[in-house]
Amino acid sequence: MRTQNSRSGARQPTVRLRDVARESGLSVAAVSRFLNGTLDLPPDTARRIKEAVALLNYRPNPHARRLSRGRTDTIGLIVPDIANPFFALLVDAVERAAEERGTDLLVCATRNRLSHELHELSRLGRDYADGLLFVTNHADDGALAQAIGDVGKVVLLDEDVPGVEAPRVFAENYRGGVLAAEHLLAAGHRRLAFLGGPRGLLSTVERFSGFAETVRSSGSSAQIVFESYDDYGAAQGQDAAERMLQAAWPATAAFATSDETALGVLAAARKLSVRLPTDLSLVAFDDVGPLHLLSPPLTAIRQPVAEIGSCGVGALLDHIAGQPVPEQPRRVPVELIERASVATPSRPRSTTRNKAVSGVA
Amino acid sequence: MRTQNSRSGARQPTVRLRDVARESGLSVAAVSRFLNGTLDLPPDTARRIKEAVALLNYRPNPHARRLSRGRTDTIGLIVPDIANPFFALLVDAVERAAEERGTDLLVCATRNRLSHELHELSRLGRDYADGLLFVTNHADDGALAQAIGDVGKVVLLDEDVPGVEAPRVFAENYRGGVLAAEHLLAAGHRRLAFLGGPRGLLSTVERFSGFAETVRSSGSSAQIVFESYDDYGAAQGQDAAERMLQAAWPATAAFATSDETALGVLAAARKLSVRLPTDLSLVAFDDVGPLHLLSPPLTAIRQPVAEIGSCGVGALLDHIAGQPVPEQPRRVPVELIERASVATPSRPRSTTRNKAVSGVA
DNA sequence: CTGTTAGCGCCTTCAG
DNA sequence: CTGAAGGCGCTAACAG
Repeated sequence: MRTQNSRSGARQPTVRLRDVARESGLSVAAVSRFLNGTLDLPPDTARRIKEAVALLNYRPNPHARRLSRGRTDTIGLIVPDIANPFFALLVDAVERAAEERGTDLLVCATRNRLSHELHELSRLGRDYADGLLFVTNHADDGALAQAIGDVGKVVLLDEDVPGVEAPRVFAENYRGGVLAAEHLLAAGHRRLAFLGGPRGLLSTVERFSGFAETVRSSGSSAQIVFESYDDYGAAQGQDAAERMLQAAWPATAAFATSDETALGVLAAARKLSVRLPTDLSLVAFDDVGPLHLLSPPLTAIRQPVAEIGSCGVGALLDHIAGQPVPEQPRRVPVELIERASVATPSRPRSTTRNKAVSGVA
Repeated sequence: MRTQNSRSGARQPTVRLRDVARESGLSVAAVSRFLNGTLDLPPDTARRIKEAVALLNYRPNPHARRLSRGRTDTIGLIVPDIANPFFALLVDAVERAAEERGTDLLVCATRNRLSHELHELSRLGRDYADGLLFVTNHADDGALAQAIGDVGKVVLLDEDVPGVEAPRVFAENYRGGVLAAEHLLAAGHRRLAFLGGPRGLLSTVERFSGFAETVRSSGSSAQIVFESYDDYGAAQGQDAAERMLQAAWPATAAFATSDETALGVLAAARKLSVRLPTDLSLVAFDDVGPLHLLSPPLTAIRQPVAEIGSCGVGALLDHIAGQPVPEQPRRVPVELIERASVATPSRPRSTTRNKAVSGVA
């Protein structure tokens, strides 16, 4: 038997529903149902309840409520890394949207590790949340897909997990690739580097497709050198950029498929005394960092992170409400933000060799 | 009476404690207490329980547990803005620390608005969390202090709320000011600008104190021009920097007390064709952005955000555990990261006039 | 070590 | 609109 108050310091006498009922002279059931909107009451009675609530500063105990109702009015958000500006923006957007819709939010970070992802999926999915917003940043061999299937209400954001039947919200990656290629081609570049993220990841595959197909169908003799690596981080971007810049015949322009990657390119260029945009033109992807303050200010494909977040919340809530899962992913539009990192190649080379048009693994 | 399973799709038959008890041939009480560590059992019995748990994939219902125990094993984190890299890093650090200590985390953003802060304080503090990590970014007139006092277990991070008796963890702001001043003075600057954040905020006051006292006690004839504004954002930083740069007698060096502010200075300098570090030296504060990739790479006082977060979690857990509130704030060390935005003033001016040594409001 | 018995605070019937 | 009763799943106290 509990003798003392459950709250820490016993500072507030824990006002319960029955206190409101007593104060307003009504029954517990009436107050409960009124507060939950399942009972209409004459204005006067309603007012009495509201006054009592205000007077006593009553707040329903969320745990009791969740236990009783069997749902939590909470959604979970699982991201690889909160400190990454891209995900920070996403978390922020989701938080706003969730607050707007009156649902609580639980945030977890997984360091992009499968074990963490599996753990959080089963933990949150079980009883903590009514549904999950999930974003991963690595390719899946099926383990993730199964875990997600087991959980139930989850929507995929930003990256796909093949084989999962779930609502999905993605950026127009293909279009981003097209925009980047068109922009670089229009500036006169014929030897282009694609610096992609993890192989097999939807974003990499789609952005490359858009990029490569645009180049091919341009009718020009342009060529692509393809680099891909395990992460979207700056270190890998720098490595790839250095390899590319030190090639016998370096590209005159690069498309870096994340901000971080582009920062890596910048670092590589600085290290190798390659000047932008004179010696190398650069288009980034994401546009979440202070790209406009770099020198040169970086031209980029902007990804509407905030929109991905808010659409995701909407999709999840719909899903929880039992609406059918849309066949196709929801696509949010990207746009080209032109700044100053793209210029006409200084010493245009003719392109006769054909050593590097390659596909995505 | 509930007839169907409480979970959405009735996918899992909801395994409860009593199922584990039955499966392992023990009583509910024994299993419960064993699982909570309040009961030692012979290895063999223990194993039976563990096996049953694994077999049934049992996970205690958190809501039932919280309702029953009267505590949540959850802490809340309230920040002004998740998208800001500084707070994103903080959220990340807190999330890690919380996970390490086995406690859940609830994150809220307030847009730095008092009304939101009050709302979240009372909401989270009430039943959602056992304790709160709170960070604000504006001066308080007493309303915040009272709300925090009402809530109980909260620890203040990064900025103070005067009049609150709570554990606090702050950066060595004063020392940061000292380091910046020493560095600038050593480079030969005699006319220094202090571009601070909101007046009255601990960080502004302390950083200015350290800066100004170092300048004064340097014995040199150095002067300070003080600018302060309502926010730590880039726009305000740019305004302040423009005012300063267009003054009759502009400073040759500036100390911007946040990354954002420093970015604003960069923008202002670009706009007014002031070159760094030739015409203007700059020291930033925070060092959470990609300052090393700007041009010039920015020298900065690095604030150990991650440490603030993890210390905060520790302090909060101690506080919840009933340990006495430390008299003094815990201070985490800052350090000067030297890069390339500070140089000897190009055309050193003699300083005879005395028009701008001012104090903090 | 076990079983029983009360709750935790709320929601939801159901009969009145 | 009321009042009573059952249940959500778990913890804690007590007697054995």
